[in-house]
Amino acid sequence: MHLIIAEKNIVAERIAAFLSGKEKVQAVKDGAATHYIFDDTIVMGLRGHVVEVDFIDGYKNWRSADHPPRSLIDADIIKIPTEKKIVGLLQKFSRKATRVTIATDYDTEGELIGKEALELIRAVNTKVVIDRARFSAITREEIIKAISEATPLDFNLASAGESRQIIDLVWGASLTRFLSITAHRGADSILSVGRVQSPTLAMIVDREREIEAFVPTLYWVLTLVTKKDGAELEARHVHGRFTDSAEAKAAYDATKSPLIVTEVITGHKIDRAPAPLDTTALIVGAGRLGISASYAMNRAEDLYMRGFISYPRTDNTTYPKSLKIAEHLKIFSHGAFAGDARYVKEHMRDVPTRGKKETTDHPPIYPTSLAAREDIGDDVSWKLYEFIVRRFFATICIDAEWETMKVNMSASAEPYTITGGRILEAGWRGVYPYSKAEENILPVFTVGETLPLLSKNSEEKETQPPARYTQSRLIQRMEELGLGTKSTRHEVISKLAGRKYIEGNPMKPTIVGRAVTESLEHFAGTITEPTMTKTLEEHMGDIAAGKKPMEAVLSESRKMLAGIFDDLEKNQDAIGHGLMERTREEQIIGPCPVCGKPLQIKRVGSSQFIGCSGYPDCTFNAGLPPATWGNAVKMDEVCEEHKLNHVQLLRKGAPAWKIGCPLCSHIKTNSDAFMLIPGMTAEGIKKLNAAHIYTISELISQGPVPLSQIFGLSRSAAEKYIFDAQGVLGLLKKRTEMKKFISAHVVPRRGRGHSKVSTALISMGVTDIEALAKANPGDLLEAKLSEAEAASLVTDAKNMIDAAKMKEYGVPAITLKKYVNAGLGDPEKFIAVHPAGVSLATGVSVTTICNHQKLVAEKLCRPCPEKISKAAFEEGIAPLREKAGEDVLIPLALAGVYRPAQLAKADAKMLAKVTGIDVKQISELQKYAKKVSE
DNA sequence: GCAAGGTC
Repeated sequence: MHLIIAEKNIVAERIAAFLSGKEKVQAVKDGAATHYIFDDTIVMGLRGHVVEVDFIDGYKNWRSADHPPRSLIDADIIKIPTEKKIVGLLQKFSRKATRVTIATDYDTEGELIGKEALELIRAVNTKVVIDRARFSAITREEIIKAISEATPLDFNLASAGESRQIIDLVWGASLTRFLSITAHRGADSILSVGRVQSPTLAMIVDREREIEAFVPTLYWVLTLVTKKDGAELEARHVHGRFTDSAEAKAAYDATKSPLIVTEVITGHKIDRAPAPLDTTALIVGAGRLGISASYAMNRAEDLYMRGFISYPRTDNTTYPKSLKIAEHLKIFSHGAFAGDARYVKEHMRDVPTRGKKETTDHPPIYPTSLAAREDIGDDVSWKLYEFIVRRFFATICIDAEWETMKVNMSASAEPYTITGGRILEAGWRGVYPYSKAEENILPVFTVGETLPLLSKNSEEKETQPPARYTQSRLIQRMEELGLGTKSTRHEVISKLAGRKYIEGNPMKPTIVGRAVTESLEHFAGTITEPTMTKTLEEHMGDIAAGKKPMEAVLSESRKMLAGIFDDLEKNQDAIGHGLMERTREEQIIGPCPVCGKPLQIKRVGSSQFIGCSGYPDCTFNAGLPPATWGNAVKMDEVCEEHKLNHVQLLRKGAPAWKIGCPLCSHIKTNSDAFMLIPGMTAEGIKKLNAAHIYTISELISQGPVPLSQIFGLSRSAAEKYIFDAQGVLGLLKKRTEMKKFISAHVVPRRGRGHSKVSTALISMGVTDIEALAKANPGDLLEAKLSEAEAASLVTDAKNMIDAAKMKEYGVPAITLKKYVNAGLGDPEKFIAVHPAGVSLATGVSVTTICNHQKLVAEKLCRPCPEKISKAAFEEGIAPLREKAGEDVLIPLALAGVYRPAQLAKADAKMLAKVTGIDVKQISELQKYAKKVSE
């Protein structure tokens, strides 16, 4: 059997289709892995790397004394399967195979993935022939040729990849552990370090430093307005920016009539069509469409999987020869782009454009099939697809051509100029609206003609600091510097954001991000420089070419890292203090309104709040929504009034919740509560806030004397305030309880969250659970509840109130549960029934029940129900049990009938009515009871 | 709990 291994499932599927010819391919789906069978061949796809490098056992614990971060430098490394199912399948087929062909992507990483597969195969089959097929396009001809001309695996090339894996792991893991431990950070706040992420972060930090160090300077731009053929035109002074104000002033003053045309130059300009799309260009284009890098890649992956575009992870900007352009264009001759395709056909260039790079693994990104708007689904995917289609069109269209015009003139002696342009041939611009170039058609001027000088202007401007990086600009820069790959660049940005090293778009570093970069620059500069990647790539080239063994490169790298650790360990205390000091700043938001010491964002478990660093001497604090709504993070904006930084809550996948100034928000939330106190005014709240009383509980704990001073009131008036405030506090507690109750009992739906329901109920006057229990379900429909929901909500509320009352009266929780289960949770109902029945229904002894009924009756000021002894109950019920089941005995006993004699004497009709039991059945039972009682 | 690189 011939086993063929591809890097991914989709390639396996296509290889099978090409090789099978007319033979039918059987696709076998086995959970995570699919394989394809025809003749005596099996084609299976891997999932990229199916194994991962890691340290041998014993290095798991970061804080182990035996294995400190430094020891990772020389720790043994093993490969661990990460895709167990695929590895299992691969080894199962390998045992039976007579030939294995590795057909992974044609690049270094593909060779390494191939070697990983080879090692897995060799572990179970030492003899089978293993060869390697190399193809640069997934077409029938290429694939068939590559398989028939398969060569041995290139172990040197695979080793080059392996050295990268090991160096990245060793440097990344050891430095990450060192820094995190040194700064006392753990769990979700580790400080990560890596060959790609650290230089990328350093670029963002550098840019921020440039912005901070930037000193704006003034400059002046001179323009004048003239008129020709009825149209006003603006001309610029040819000097451009004047940096000297005196010079600008002199030129301005010298700008006078007559204004005479001195020169008219017309030219011709070629406006080249863009190159084919690679991943970076796709991300840049998506960025212009307002799509983030990660989301663009996510949608592109989806378009690829559905067959609309070619593989989206590529560095290639040259179409393969196998792509027949004219043929391919025909795909679009109908559908949404039919008109554009016709235009392209009429404006086609001989050979498509090509970019700087030509690689062997994948073609540039181009549309592989026609899709209609409704095939695609979401708007973003469609925008992206349209962009890819139009870019493809642009790359096969002729260049655009412009006629350029330049009119030089002289105002007295000052030289001015007007430039314009006219499209002679639109070419690719006719189908590619993403980079606009405006035409500016000028009237015809002649040399020597005099123009009117309508006005002149000297505009004062300021030089601007460099701009922060946008995602796409950063990805372009990373590509220029060789950082990361087409598949990973956008992920690096997400990683930096996830570590809270950077924030916002355009991106800026956080204090932590800056502190980490600065520590690394100081003590482990190598890892913050793109040069590390450059050097690594050179070494990888040497290994691939067989000029250097992998071991030599690894030991050199390890030696270098050990040198860095010498430095790091010597300065460990200083690094730790520095990092902790700096990262503490991230939490400080300004002065405490009470004592002036720094206020901090604090977190205990999932609850977070603003607290004073002077605690416990100063107890000022202001609550924030719990961390489930997002982590509280300091912002740059500062509140004018309180001099506190604004705060926002950040949660993955959700827009930021901007709290604003936490003190303003604290005051606002609590003023609603203050206003519930009778007689309270906005003026009164201001007085309270001025005395640093922000909440009702703070008011209550004031004591009447200080409060009377604050308000300028008598002591007794202040006492009344406190009393009323206590009432409001109780009310608010009940409100909170009800909100909790609602969120536990109402299923949230679109447009109807828990808080919406609660707010609606409160505005209807249903402010606590007790009110809810007494409410008429029909009245609750306004709160967006269905009839069934309203009814069950009221029942639940009533049950809860009942249970709370019974508990308060002294019924223990376990027994109470039994009463509730029997439907006797309502105190009124509980004392209205006979203990014998309760006992039968719940299994609780009659004595206990009598005690409980007495407790409840006393609290409700009702007469106590009949008390019976256990013996009397047992004696009475025993004979009846012979003849009747529980379904009959319980209702009878609840009505007080539990002895034969009693039953015999009772009025059958009445009893039937009270218990709901059939009269005939009662009469039957009575006959028996008579007999027994005689 | 760590990197970067594949792929879903």
